[in-house]
Amino acid sequence: MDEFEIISVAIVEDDTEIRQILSLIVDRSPGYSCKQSFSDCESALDGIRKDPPDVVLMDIGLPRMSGIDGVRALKEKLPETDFIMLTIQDDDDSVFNSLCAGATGYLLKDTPPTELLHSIREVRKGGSPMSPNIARKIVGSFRRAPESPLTSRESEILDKLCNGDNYKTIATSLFISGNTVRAHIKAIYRKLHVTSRAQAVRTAISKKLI
Amino acid sequence: MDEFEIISVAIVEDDTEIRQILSLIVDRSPGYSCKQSFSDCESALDGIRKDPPDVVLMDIGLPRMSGIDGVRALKEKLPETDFIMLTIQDDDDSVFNSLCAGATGYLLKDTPPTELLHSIREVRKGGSPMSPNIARKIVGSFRRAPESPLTSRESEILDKLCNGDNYKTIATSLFISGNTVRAHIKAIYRKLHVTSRAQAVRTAISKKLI
DNA sequence: AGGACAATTACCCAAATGGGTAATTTTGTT
DNA sequence: AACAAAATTACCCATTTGGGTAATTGTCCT
Repeated sequence: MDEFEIISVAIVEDDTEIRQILSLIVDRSPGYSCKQSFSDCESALDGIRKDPPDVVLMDIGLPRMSGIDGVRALKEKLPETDFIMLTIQDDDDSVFNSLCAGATGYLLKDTPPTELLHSIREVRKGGSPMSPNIARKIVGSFRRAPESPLTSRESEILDKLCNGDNYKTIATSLFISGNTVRAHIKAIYRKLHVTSRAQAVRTAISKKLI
Repeated sequence: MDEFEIISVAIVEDDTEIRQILSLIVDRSPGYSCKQSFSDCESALDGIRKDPPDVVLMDIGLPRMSGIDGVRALKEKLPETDFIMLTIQDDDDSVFNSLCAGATGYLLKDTPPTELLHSIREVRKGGSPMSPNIARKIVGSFRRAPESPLTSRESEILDKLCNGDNYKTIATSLFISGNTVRAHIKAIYRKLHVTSRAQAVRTAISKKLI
């Protein structure tokens, strides 16, 4: 993807006015082309494969199939295409599910046209354009939970639990008895509302306790 | 943090020349101030608390304590300060460990001065400035592994395993016998090189198999 | 000094798990 | 049709796990 190649863009957006405006902005800008736009994922799935675009701008709140499921389905067929979510949704679920579904960028609809065009260029150059607070949200997801319901000893044991250590191994490595380990693990289960190691590991990871 | 407030910046960078150039770039730019710069984390830890800066530009490859450990230590003391890694390291470990340690931005050293200043402003406005390929790396980390050593049935069972389901529950929900579930789980353990549910869950999540 | 919380240890017992082995059926591909 | 891979089922047995209950010791803060 060199610097001056024309980038073909497709748009999936149910609001007719917004769709037309976006289409115009992109198509009228030098270096960009927008020949396809769709009002829902179903027609996009149908029409987009004839002439795969370089980049798809995808809304989330669409009738029937959501933009997130749309990305999942389209990315399957067009792995070379970059998908940028362009939406008003800024909740965690929308953001993380979009990325898991295969979106490479995530912009909010208040993104000014210049930024939007720059983002389309950037995603083709190997970047991942994101609105600032979206980027912050994503980066923040790598932090450990600031407050844990567990005591420090319990956290220590949870950590070993996640490594797959059994009672004896944990007991030996902490120089305490197996019974004590069990007592701590019971406390951990109670606090995390789980009843097995597998659930404890899953919860520990998803709640960023370790 | 309003638009026109002067942002105070501190720099931790062992290369004297780079440190001085960075310091000059920041300090000479309107709206920015750089009154503190350090050649290692130890002196930064010592000197930075007197006058906590808004933003710290942190190198990674430093003598003794690495910039990553430096961020962890400093962020503890100065939770309001934003840390931007400014480094040549672009490997996965450096990136993800930095974010886990508390960095909010991650820039490569080839970032032009204008971009750098813009990034400092952006991090204060609630964003997370990242070099394009770093952003892509981070976003990519949310995708599921494209290829799994497991068969589709095994993946299905691994998924339920991660939910904490036991043999019977899995068997019932898949309309197969508990013995079959066990057979699949044995195959999963063999392929993932684990010997327990806890390890299987951890591996499944870390390798993005689910 | 007292109270709250954390850490430690112990025991009983039912249920679940993990390893080994073996065989049949289904499915997919050449 | 033939072969390979996957899915299915079964049984034996030792080990581990999870739930319940109870008690002692240490530490921190009021």
